[in-house]
Amino acid sequence: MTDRYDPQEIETRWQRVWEDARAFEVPNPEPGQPAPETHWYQLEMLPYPSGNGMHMGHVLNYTMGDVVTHVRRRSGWSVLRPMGWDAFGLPAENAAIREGGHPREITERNIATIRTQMKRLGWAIDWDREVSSHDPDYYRWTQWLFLRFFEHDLAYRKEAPVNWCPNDQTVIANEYVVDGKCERCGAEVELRNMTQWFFRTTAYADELLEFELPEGGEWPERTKTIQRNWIGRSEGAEILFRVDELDLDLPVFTTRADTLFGATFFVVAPEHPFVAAHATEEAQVYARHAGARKSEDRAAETEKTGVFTGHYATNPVNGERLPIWVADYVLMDYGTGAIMAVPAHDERDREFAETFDLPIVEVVSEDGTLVNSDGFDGKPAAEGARAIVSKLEEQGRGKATVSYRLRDWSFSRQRYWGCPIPIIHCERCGVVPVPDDQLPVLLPDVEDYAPKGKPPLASNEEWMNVTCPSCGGPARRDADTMDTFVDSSWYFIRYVDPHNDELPFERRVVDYWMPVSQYIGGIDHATGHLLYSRFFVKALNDFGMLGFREPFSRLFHQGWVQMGGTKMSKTKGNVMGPDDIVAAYGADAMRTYILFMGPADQDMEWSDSGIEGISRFLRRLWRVVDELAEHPAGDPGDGPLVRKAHATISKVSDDVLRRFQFHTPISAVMELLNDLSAAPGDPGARFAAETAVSLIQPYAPHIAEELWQRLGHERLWEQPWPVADDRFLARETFELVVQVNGKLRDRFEVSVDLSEEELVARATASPKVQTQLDGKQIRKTIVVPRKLVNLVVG
RNA sequence: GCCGAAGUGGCGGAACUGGCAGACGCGCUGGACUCAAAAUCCAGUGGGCUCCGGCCCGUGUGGGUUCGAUUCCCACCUUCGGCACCA
Repeated sequence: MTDRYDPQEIETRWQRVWEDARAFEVPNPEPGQPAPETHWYQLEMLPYPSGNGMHMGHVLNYTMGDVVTHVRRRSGWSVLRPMGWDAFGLPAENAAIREGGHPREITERNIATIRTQMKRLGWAIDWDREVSSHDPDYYRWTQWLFLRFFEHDLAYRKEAPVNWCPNDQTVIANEYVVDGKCERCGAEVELRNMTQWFFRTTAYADELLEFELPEGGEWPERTKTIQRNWIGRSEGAEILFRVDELDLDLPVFTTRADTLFGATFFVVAPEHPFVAAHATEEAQVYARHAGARKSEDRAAETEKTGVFTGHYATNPVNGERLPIWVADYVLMDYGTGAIMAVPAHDERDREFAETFDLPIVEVVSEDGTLVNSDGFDGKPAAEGARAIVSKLEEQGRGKATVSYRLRDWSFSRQRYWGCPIPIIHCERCGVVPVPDDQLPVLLPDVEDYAPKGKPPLASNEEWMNVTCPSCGGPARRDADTMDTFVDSSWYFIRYVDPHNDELPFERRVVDYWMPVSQYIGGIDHATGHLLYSRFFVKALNDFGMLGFREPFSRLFHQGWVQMGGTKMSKTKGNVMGPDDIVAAYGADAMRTYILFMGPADQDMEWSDSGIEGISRFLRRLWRVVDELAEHPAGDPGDGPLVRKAHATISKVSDDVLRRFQFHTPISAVMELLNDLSAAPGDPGARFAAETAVSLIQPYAPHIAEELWQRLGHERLWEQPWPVADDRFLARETFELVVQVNGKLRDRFEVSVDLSEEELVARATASPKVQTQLDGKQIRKTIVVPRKLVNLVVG
């Protein structure tokens, strides 16, 4: 009689064993220690400590990382696998406003809850490296890094139109405005002119387009495309149009310099400074009205609108005076906010010209060559564009240039629960950085977290008033805090050297572990976190602080786990969370099922009956192995069970390590178990059982460890990963597939030693094939060695 | 509108390099065990036809390449994602 499988008991027991053994901690290299080739930095996006605890998406994400960690570790790699908390941010602050308490208390309570949940799932995490962005030991270095960006002019302050979320009462970055709405709360975003802090991400626009991945690195093509679209590089020219009567130049950006002779009017955006300075009253009224409208509405507008400004710009190629209009189809935040309008060759300009009855002059003919372009007629368009630009360049009226869609990252926030900006504003000295030795600038307490037209920190007078580090005079602190994406743009570097109190990290240690070998996280961060982190690493590389230019060598995006959108939640009342599943089926079933559900990069629908199936599989594994454990080990031989076991080793290893596919290995182990339970008396049964236990360990480490012990062994978590033996993979026979005209007609076992002629002879001799041949002539035979024979008859 | 990804049983999905479509699991059907149920075990399970030997059809639709196509090419349909008055 065997023991019953009790997941709760064995799981908590083995979790204690691993914790006591510090099983998953990994040391940093000593100075001078040569770097072994087999080290691996396994990283999944760090969680935000929400009050709802972990959701299924976290479970999927971290279990995937866990499987890779176990397989790599047991394959002899030194694996760094840390965890931490993206602890600053609005939800905790809003909860504090709503329910009282300090955001810190709320956050730390949530962290404690989630840490417990994580430990209950038995993930192989080096908890000694845990970091949290709200910890002064962490944000001290966020501030320190900010100061380096500031010194290199990559962080700067300017007044600019920024996205203001009226609900969250703060500025948000372009990257987190979705369809004109705040990504977090869904409120309509307003444009406001404000003085804000920016990171000069645009300085790295071209480098961010290049994915300078190390050997073996790989990013999904999809993600690279999303980032490239976001950066939106387009090559063209900047051309100066003269406004003679005002003695000023208006620059335009165009990708179609070849159509310059077709420009018949000129348009500036409503927000363009030219309007307020020089336009007629009527034009100004229009501009104020149009500029106030949401960009979405502006885009949805079918009819073109605009007003003549009363001035003319001179086309530098032919001296023509073009009327300057103001119209809201021209956008201030792309190019120069002004365009030359070529209605013959631009759909929008044509609509505008038709609406306001402006001339249309064709300058590129059907065959793609220039016409009506004095001195350039007959040239192909691309060549014509180059020629026109170089002529203008000689005259100092134009130059080839590049325009980007990417904007600098505005990262100052008018809220409380974030990293304080280590800057002091002095009336005499201006913007003065807090000296490094005065870091961290601690986040002070305030009476009220709710923003009331000014950032909460500004209300703490005691904190705000300081002496200027430069002149010693009275000065004020910067009351904004940093976007939490600043915290998460470098957390993965801090993990490698988390206890360093001299520097954010030591280059030697960072260069040993990094870049991250495998990063796993949602694709929703494609243009945000993933872009910011690349910007940070490129800049830090230019500062000489680390020796690589990309943070993440390999990237993988997990799919979304949908929790019964329809029937389940209605009939059952509430949806099961990870805790419920662990309580009902155990962590091993939870972990195995979340990966068994389907390809990890696709969205999947949670199914309660699905986890029943996995639970059944684990119970069956338990029963079969536990019964076998009582029988002594003997010579396994080389029978079908042993060969199947080796084939399974090969399949599981290849799927996890090469294909990064996590659901098919479970199927493979199920097949092995099916074969095993069909032949319990087979001499290879014990070997098959040990193999199944060893291979399932990355997925279901607790039951595997327990069964491994019952099989008479120890410490499975550090046992070498099994290696398939070619001798057992090699076959003496194979199943020959016989086709007639490409259709399957017969199959039977034959020796691998047969020649092609012999294979054809066997195939032709088959009675089933004979029926099909029916006296017809064989016109052609195709033989695929070790696979099939196809007889073509006619 | 432009760019990209994906469409396979009742369901999740497998088939990796052009070579047996539907592995594995869920669900369902029948049976065993049981007073009964749960659990477990056994058998079956793409559709149609069948003289029970088999035969035909079948991977979104239509074409093509090939001895052979879920896989490659072209067109279309649908779904999802990114960008979008970006000059």
